[in-house]
Amino acid sequence: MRRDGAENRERILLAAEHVFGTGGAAASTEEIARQAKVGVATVFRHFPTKQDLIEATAVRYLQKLEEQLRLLIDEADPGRAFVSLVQTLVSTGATKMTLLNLLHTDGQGLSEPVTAAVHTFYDAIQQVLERAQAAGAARPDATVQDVSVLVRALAHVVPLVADAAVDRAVKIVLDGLGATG
Amino acid sequence: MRRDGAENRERILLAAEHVFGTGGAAASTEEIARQAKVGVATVFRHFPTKQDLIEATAVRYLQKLEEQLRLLIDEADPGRAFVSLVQTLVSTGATKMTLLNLLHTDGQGLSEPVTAAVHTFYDAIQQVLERAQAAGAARPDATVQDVSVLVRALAHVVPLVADAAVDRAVKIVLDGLGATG
Amino acid sequence: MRRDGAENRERILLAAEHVFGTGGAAASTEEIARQAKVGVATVFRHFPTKQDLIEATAVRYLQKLEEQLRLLIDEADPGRAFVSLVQTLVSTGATKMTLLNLLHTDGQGLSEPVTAAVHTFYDAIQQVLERAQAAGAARPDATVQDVSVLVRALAHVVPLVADAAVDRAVKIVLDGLGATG
Amino acid sequence: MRRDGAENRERILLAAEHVFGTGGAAASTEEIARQAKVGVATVFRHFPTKQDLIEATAVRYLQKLEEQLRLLIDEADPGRAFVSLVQTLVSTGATKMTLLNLLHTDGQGLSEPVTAAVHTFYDAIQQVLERAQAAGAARPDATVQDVSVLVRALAHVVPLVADAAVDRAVKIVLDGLGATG
DNA sequence: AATGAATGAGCTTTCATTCAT
DNA sequence: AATGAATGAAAGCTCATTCAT
Repeated sequence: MRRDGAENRERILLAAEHVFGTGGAAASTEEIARQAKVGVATVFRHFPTKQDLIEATAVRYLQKLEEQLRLLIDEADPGRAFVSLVQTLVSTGATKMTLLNLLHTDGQGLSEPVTAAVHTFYDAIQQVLERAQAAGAARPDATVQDVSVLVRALAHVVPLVADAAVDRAVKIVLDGLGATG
Repeated sequence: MRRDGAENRERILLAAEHVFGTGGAAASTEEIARQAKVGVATVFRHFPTKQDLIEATAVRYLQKLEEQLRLLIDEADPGRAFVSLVQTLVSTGATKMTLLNLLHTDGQGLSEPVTAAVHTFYDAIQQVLERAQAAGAARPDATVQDVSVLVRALAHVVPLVADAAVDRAVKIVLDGLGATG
Repeated sequence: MRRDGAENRERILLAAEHVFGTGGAAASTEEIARQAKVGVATVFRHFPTKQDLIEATAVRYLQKLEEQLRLLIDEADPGRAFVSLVQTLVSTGATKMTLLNLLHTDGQGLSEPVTAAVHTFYDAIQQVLERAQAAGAARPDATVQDVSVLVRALAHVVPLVADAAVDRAVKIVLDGLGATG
Repeated sequence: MRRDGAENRERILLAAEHVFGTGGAAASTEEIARQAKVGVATVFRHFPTKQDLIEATAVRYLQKLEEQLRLLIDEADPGRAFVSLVQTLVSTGATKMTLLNLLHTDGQGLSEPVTAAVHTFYDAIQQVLERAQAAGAARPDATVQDVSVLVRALAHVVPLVADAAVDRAVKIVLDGLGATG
């Protein structure tokens, strides 16, 4: 029965990622259960609270993003890598960034696993950033936090305005970051 | 009983601005009524739909912002004015910018008064921006939309991170915008 | 100021008759006030309770019906008069009969003026009926109550089925009543 | 947990039949839930809309009536069967016929199951009627619709007047229908 | 005497969460 | 371990009725 449990957990997280992305905060647990083809109670067995589900989904999402980032670390052109990082984070973060918002709904109280995931995530960013800075392809005084804040800001705005407008905004921010990729 | 009505309407809008800012979309009409020291029904008498209340609050908020912006148009240093504009919009927009999101919840369907308010608001931005561009204190190809998008993006992030981090992000964006104030 | 009062009372009753007829029980006092071009409070000054308004409207309606009935008493052909009575009551009672239902909402508790109006109303029916019976144009053992019950029954059904179907039903009932008009 | 669900559904429908019968359109879902000893939400799980509940109750009621009617089809005396049909429909239809009215509240839009139930119901009436007509125990030109309309009319009036008065009215209608049972 | 605003109770409906099977 | 049913709390909204002007 261990396999069933794991499979269900997986399906739930997948459904949650999709539903939270699409519907935002309005998403109901029952809708997630339906998409995961599971009973509601099963969702609550795996994630006792909705907040728990949100956090788990967020963690999973951060981990997937981080994987993509790791690929950039080995790219030949450090400047290009940095530009890609920002663009990737903004575009993929788009719909899913709602998740991070939900986390802040209660004010704070992020659980340890989440902070850990955020930490690891930031670490990946740092490596790309530092390589770019070493190559003169990014403003020397830029910090990981700067990148993170700017990316989150831009991501928030993606669902609200036209793609072209987002692209222009990203370009301006990249200029501000001294990115030459 | 005209006075009572006006006073209540005022108190409701004030409460709404506060509650929508703080709690975001999750804000309940009942909470607003409570803070305005009014029965729920009174809120619904003044604003038949929750959407109506949201729109009215947003309009009021935009108008207040616009007033502040008009002051900047007459400032001596155009570059300084532009920098102030961005800083003001981000900081004041901070908690309240949730309102603008709510407006986009439906995708569109904004009522005429709201679009009018947005229009006037954009117009004020344009004047400050153009004056700065003429003085070489802002990137020549920057548009009102660019400014608007960036400001909204930053505003979204204000409640989520420390003030110092926001200041740094704003600075980087201003650099990207070629602002020399 | 006496005239204003009387005029308003009149307009309110008129509006009430229309609204109760059209919308049935779902009718709101505010809607009635609106149609009467009066404030809600004015309605409540004249009729302290909604039930009071309903009763007053019903009384007025009964009186108007009774007037029409009185005309039939003097008609030449007693049989024809009786048939007309039934037809008139069913068709005019149609939309307005909702009122009589509303009266029974509480189960009982009809106020004295209402019972009085009903009494007078029944009296008019009785005269037409007796004249028809004397002329052999109505079943001898039929009572006022029989007519009243049957008419109310048919009136209830008017808004629910096609006119032709009602006509057929009325005819059958008239046959049952031995009406030869 | 299938049994609990079925039991509850049953209790809800029973309560609904009672409450809708008694209180008419004014009946609240909450009252029904209370009488069924169930939470309101449970009612809405079984019947997503109030209209759904009304329709389900009506269907159930029609089915029960129809069953009784089927028994009459096999009765020895066709005339007696027809008389019984009318009497049964009027007396049992009494309080519950409010339901059919509620269905017409929206004008129409009856869902398919309801129209199906009505159809079957009418079919049962037709069989009894035709057998009576063949035996010369019912007016030859009477149609199912005539019977239906008259019965509905009488049923409406049952809760409003004394039983004896209803009996007299039924007798007159039966005479009109040429029923000799 | 008349009004429009205010109100509290109530209605339908949804949701996160818990039980019984 | 998994499920569907049950639930209480709350949300948006309406209505008969009462006040302040």
